[in-house]
Amino acid sequence: MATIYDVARLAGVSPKTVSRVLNGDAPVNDKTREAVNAAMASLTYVPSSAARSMRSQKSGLIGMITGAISTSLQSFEAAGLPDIYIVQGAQRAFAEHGMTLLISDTGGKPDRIPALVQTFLEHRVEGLIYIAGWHQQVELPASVRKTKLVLANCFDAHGTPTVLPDDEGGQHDLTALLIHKGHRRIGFLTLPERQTARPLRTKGYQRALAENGIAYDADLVLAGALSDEAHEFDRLWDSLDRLLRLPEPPTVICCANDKMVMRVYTLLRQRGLSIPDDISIAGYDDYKIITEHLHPTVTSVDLPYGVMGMRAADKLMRLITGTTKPNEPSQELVSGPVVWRESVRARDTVVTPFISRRKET
Amino acid sequence: MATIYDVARLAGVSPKTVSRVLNGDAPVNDKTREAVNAAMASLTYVPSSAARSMRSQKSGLIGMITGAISTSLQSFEAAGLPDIYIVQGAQRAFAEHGMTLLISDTGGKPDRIPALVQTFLEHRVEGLIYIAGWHQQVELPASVRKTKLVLANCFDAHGTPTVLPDDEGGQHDLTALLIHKGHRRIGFLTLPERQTARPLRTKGYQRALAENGIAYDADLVLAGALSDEAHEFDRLWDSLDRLLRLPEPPTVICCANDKMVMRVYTLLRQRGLSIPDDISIAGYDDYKIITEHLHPTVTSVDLPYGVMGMRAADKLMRLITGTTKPNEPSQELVSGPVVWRESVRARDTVVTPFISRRKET
DNA sequence: CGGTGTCATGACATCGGTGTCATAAGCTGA
DNA sequence: TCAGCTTATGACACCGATGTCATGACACCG
Repeated sequence: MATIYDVARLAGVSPKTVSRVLNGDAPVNDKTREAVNAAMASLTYVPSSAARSMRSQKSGLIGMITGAISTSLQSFEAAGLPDIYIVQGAQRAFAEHGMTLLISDTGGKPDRIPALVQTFLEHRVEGLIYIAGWHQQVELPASVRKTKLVLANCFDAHGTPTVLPDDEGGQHDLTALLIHKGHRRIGFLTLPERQTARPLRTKGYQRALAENGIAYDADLVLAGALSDEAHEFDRLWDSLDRLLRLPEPPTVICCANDKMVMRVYTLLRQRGLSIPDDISIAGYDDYKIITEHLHPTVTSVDLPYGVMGMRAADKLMRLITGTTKPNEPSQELVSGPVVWRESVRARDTVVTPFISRRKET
Repeated sequence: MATIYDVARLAGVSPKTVSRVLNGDAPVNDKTREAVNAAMASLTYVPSSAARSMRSQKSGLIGMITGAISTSLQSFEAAGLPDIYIVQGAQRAFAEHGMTLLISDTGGKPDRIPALVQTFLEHRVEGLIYIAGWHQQVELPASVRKTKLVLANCFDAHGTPTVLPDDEGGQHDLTALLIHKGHRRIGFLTLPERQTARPLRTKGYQRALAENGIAYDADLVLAGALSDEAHEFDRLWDSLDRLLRLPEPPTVICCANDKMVMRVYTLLRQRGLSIPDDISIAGYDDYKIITEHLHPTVTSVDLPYGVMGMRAADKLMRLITGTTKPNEPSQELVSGPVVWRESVRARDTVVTPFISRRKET
């Protein structure tokens, strides 16, 4: 591979002059420049970023680690795909800053992380971004503190800068919209127990109810998915059954994710119920392959993973360039819109006797 | 950041001795080694791969480019996700070889590729892998020929080493299995016109028929998906309708992908047909979020993207290490099993009059 | 006891760029 | 006309590792 010396010799100038042509950081005579460019072209010269970054102490590299950190309790489909969109978003943002991405996947084995971090440090990455497959708390090895770090879709106990999905806000907005469309009895099938998002979503649900003067009814909130991946939806039938047998059954059921919606559609259909005529259904994540192609199409909360990646990337770039705003919060929330589709029917706002009775109690 | 000189000074040895401790390439006295290790620990020394690779002329880096090259004619859902699995498979394989991955996404803009390649060349990648979102022909800029190249999920006009899905074999195996289970009239809803996989799949379908002495009936093969992303399934209803109105309608319909299966389920249900009792359905890709969660679960052909990635990575490593087998084909096919689920019913092998008549002609 | 081999270590050059400083030529204005 | 400035270029050192070669201290052998 040709070096700057080869180019210099061929062009009859010094290596430094070639360097100047390359970087345009000092005036070079037009004739000389042409000669140098010609020499570079004829040698198909490609500068070595190793040499360059050694001298400049800047690698132009960003490290990115993806994959589960804590014990995987979600299937790849549910947990692994979102982070892809985050990766893509981050990738694009970094590309705009002229940074190149080093990427590694833990393959679900958190014990690999120190080695990955070590490799990144050897490459003198200017920053590191850790992307989790789902909203969770993580604990990274101490060695990451040798570089700048931003988390995405997760957080740690040290207040590391992070970008998180606004689970509370999303569920709140969805619930509020359902109420606005005339629903008063809103069933809620939750995420697995240990998921960070679960209490947040519930909080958003409750806040929307409270803001609209609707009492929280614990009977309407039941387990949708279980932690045990192999038996994720084993409880779904029972929960649905209990919701539907309530004295005042819900007019709409919020599912904690779109995959659950697929199952719920099937179960309701088996009970002879029609969506949305007999009962409305809403999902979460706006996993388009489901929400757009299932029939009826699914109302869902868009969880903008791509945006999360971009925001995390920008945050990291601000850390690197030292342009972090003084009052910048270490934790940023990203929320997406509720996407209204066929699975939810607006109800006429006539309040049924049942519901008014509830309200009076 | 501490250097090998700092470590040497602190340990009271020469830099070269530190280097020997690091690489274990020459005997070092135990006491000295301890002193060096202690010094490295107290300085949290991390070797610089820039310096190392400059000296050794080996970067330990592999470049990876993902994203559409030709005009995108598929939605992100259909086209963009598979390559993720390929990326993951490749990542794991490279990790085993101790290579670090540089990754870039074209973001659907093929004109970015030369710049990405340039960046990779500057980093002196030891090889480059290009991953396409769907089986297609590509044309990469000439500059990639400055490094070793392997394609995945695509091929070019120059016989570049590549790993491809065995579309013909997959559709053949599925069709053969359907025949084995008693089906004789097999409908086939195809991929969009311009897709490389389309004629291959059709060939596999035809070969399976021929092997089993069943005449090919062009009436059974109709357009499933259209090239125009926004109107992808606009023809689906019509095609289904034509299949079902045939004098001898199919007993099973093969859909070109699992997304199409979702739509077909809905359309058949609207016609009052029950799957698999009235008609059987099979998909392709084994996109598990669909095939495992749709009801009934979907028989599909597993397209092992992860394996493709691993194979492509291994192929590239063989090119790099020069251990390519003499008779190694430049093009490798990867196939996956047919995954049998509820959407296809085995038919009793009693041959209906219609079918025997067909066979006799 | 001296020659030979092994062990342990260090001096020095080198990889391919770029920062610093020096130098020479050409131009301007007092 | 010459100081003072800009333009254009080169010499040289340096970034942080490692390959090559040299050297000194022992141990072993005849």
